[in-house]
Amino acid sequence: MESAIRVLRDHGLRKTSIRIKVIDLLSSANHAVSQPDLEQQLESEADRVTIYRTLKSLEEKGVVHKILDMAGLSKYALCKDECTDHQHKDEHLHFHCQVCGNIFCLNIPGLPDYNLPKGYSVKQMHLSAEGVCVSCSKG
Amino acid sequence: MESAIRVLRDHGLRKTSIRIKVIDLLSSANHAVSQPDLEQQLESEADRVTIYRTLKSLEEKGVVHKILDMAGLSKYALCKDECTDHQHKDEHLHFHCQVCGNIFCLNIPGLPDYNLPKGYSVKQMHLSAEGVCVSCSKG
DNA sequence: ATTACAAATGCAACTCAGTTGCAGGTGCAA
DNA sequence: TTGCACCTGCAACTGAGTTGCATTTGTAAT
Repeated sequence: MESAIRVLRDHGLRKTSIRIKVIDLLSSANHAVSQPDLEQQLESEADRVTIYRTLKSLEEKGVVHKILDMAGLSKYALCKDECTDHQHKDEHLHFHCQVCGNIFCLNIPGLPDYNLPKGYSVKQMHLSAEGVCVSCSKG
Repeated sequence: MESAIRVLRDHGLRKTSIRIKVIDLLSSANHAVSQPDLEQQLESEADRVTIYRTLKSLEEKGVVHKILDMAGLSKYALCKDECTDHQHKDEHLHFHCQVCGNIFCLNIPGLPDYNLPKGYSVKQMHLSAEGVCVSCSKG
């Protein structure tokens, strides 16, 4: 699991133990993770404020992207390699599970064009889905 | 502006002065409105907690629907007539203006079907857009 | 290696959205 | 007009996220 170190170097971020731990936790989860999640998993290994600032740095450098869950809580997931600073290029859909509350990033083909009323200039489109995820369907 | 009273009656909600004021404010705004917005506009006409509970009741009875802005703040907009309790039927897109922060509900044709990985059962799809709204384009 | 400085961390205190419990007030149906 | 469920106001709380400041640490240049 040296990849966290490479990710930091490639994005111009200093190598610190907390950042490595956060990236490792994000990459081992198959769903988006919140600050409270990380705070609990890191126990006393990191201050709560540091975790907030770590996530902010990672987001600013394009390592992770932020997703709001249905309650408005911020969750974070690793970006695909193509993402650079503040430009999240990969097109994917966020699936919100109504049972476990987890958010999953799923690949989708490009979004179709919609005709919006004149005057609205669109910078980015977002598609999301609500339902029941794989694990919760089996339960 | 008797319509607020009719809306309340039609949805089985008791007619109270605060509910009428909230519905009137929502219908006169062309964008989604938050509790803090309403609290400010209602000044001392209603307790802050009452506004929260009013919005909750209106949402439960299908009078309004909740939209999270890009910061995770809850905003509310009136539903089309077809909406009933907890079943918001109308298909529309939420346009988030990056300049003024307002959210606008825009009509769109039905969403296409996307093939999600097996096991994910979709209950609802959401499409949203980020960009610059009509008023802010002119500025 | 050593140094030096910017950047990262920890701690305390804070802001603000949203919630809960409870006592008193109000809408509405009988 | 009475009764009761529902609504409102107040106070106190929770929890996510932020800010300021002193201290520590990563890293590039010596």
